Amino acid sequence: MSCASEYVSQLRARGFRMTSQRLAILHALRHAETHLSPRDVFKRAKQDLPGLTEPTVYRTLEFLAENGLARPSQTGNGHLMYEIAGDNHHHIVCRICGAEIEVEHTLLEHLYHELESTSGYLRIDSHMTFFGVCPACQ
Amino acid sequence: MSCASEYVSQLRARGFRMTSQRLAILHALRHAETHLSPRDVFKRAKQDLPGLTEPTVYRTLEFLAENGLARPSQTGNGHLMYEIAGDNHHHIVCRICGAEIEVEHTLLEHLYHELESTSGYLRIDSHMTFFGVCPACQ
DNA sequence: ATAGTTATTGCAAAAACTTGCAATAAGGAT
DNA sequence: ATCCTTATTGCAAGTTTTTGCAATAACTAT
Repeated sequence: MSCASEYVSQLRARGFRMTSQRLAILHALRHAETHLSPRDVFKRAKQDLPGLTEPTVYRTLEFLAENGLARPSQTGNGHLMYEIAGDNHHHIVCRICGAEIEVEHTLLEHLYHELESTSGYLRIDSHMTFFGVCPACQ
Repeated sequence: MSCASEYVSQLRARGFRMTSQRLAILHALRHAETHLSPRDVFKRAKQDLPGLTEPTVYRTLEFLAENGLARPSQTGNGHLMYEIAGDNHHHIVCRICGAEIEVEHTLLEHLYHELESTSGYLRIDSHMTFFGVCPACQ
């Protein structure tokens, strides 16, 4: 509850509205320790808000991502997962067991600058998920 | 046709079989200049092979990707697209107009090594799609 | 407080993707 | 050539994700 007001003002400032659905979904993301699938979000948020429907969850996650309140995260199977926006980091996922760790964004900053200068594209920035083999599985 | 034999032997060597479905799908990927969605692949390959079904396309694309004959490519909306495996490159897509260019893999090699040494994960390698704003849209 | 504007939701139906299992057919052995 | 084994496919049904539109409710202005 207490964390809600900052989200409210972020949306208001852009002419959007805060709704109970958005709050429930933000709450679900906020209290998850990892990223969640749309279905996970639906199940959790529905506990707070029984009337919630699935299309709303999909649309809201996309909306929150566009507005910087949630971070979409690519997974290997081509499905998006979401987590609450926070500090900028990326993931490495083990191809074999699925174990997952975070990577500081600073490690990628140099690459992004290089990409910008060689490609002419600007404002390159996205959440990346890399795949590898974790120490335990090696 | 002529390109088929090399694929056949790659599969045989691993105990897999070459089928008309796989050939049609490889053919569709090979003659596309860009990456294709599963549905695109289905539509194109079905012209060669009218009996082809959609589940087969999904399964085959995943299979080809696992075996290095096709390359899955993350897109912004969280859906996988596929292209024929060839030289190792990545993409930058314009957030605004969707224009897309390739990025040499060599640009990322340094990053991958750094990730491996700091994370302990090995064999990090995946096709990356970055998002930015292209020169025309800036 | 109340009314008006319009962003947002729910519903229902469609499209995209997945899964289990029986039938088929590719490739090796005879 | 023919048979056998089993990888692979098609079918049918399920689940997940998307879409259009009418109904709702959040915020603004009065």
